[in-house]
Amino acid sequence: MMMVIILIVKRKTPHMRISARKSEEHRKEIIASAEKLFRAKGFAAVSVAEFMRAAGLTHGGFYNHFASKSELEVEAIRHACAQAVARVEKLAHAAAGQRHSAVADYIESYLSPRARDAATPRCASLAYGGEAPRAGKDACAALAEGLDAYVETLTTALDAVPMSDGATRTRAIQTFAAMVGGLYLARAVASANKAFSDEILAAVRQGLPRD
Amino acid sequence: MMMVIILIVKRKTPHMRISARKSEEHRKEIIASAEKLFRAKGFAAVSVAEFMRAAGLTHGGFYNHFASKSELEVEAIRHACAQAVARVEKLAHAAAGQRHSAVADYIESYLSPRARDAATPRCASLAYGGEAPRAGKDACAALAEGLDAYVETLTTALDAVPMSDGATRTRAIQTFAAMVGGLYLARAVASANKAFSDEILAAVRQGLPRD
DNA sequence: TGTACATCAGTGAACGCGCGTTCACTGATGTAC
DNA sequence: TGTACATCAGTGAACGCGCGTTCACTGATGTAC
Repeated sequence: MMMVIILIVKRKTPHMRISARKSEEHRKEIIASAEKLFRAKGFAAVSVAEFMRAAGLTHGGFYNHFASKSELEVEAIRHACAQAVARVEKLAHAAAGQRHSAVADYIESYLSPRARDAATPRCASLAYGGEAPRAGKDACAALAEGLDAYVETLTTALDAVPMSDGATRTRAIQTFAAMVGGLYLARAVASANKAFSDEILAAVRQGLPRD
Repeated sequence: MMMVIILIVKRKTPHMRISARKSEEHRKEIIASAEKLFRAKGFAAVSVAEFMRAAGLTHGGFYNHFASKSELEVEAIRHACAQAVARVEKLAHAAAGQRHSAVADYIESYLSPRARDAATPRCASLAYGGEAPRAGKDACAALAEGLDAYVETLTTALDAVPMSDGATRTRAIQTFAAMVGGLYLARAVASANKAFSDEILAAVRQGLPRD
């Protein structure tokens, strides 16, 4: 018996110069793809080849956009922080009548089993808080700036809640620290002891503004 | 002019079988040395050669004690958790009259600038919470067990505080989540914005039992 | 508007490096008699 | 208690592997005229 093996080699689009517009799109795609992977697995566990593949490119071209992987890491932190601030900004600008439940919903959703089970955490501070110090000064600076803007926005949002009287920046920090700590611990034990993880989420939720 | 270079080659102690007692000491030394390095830099950033050197040995002998680096990682988590539980146990067993200030001191110290500035964080949950999920199931199980024991002990300690009426396990979880989240965020921004980092520590301290 | 050519984003092979792990070797320890 | 020998913890060279980064090459784009 005879076996015939046919190999169909998929060829990449042939080499060619790309338009400036397309190139800029690629840069943004690299940041977005890498950022999501970094958030899920950490900087060290995502290779240049992996996030370039995710962006639909090959690894060699990376250095046309960034000087190094660690430069992209800083950019990724900035990108993630900007998204987080934008999310909370919506709460702060919500219609006055709906404000308080919007913030409470945000907190509830942050500490939900669904958020806990997500392979990729949404929160930039949670994802990069442990990574930034090891990634260098620029990464820390980017995170510090992002977190400060976030806290400022959250303060505004909390101040708008009629119920929580005198919600100051201090109160926003306390609230966010509890959220981050709660989700961090709940995620750490989730795969081994889901009941305990649920208990942590519920306990922290209970201690925060809920209406 | 003539230069004479003399190389003095420092020789390791010659190859020889080691006594069973000595070997067991080496095993413990490996765990202790590696754990401290892991806690400071994370699993991935510490090589087998590095922690074996810290333990006063060479890298090849590591596999006489452990099947793999990741097996040691699990052992390290167990070791760190046991130390943390022992620390809180002291608070729970403190003389009745001194209990409440002992717990408050513990929290204050946990959220102090000194703890924030330490290159190696003391808290096992803080150090390994982000690492365990990426290190595998066994690592998560070890951390989950350790954290559960820790929370249980902290509950006892908090219950003994006359001031905080009805301090339950839920209260202990809320307190610890705030501590972890606060220190995590404060450490993340410390190098870039110390004032902000101090503000975070102070805010979280203010929200927790203080006397 | 048309033509000639320099530019430069993307490709994928190749580089050097550090890692986790393996292995042949050593010789005091621990054991069998 | 003394003797003969197998065991096995420690050593350090070596292995294969994946990583970040470099580089020669391509050819459409963008520009100078």
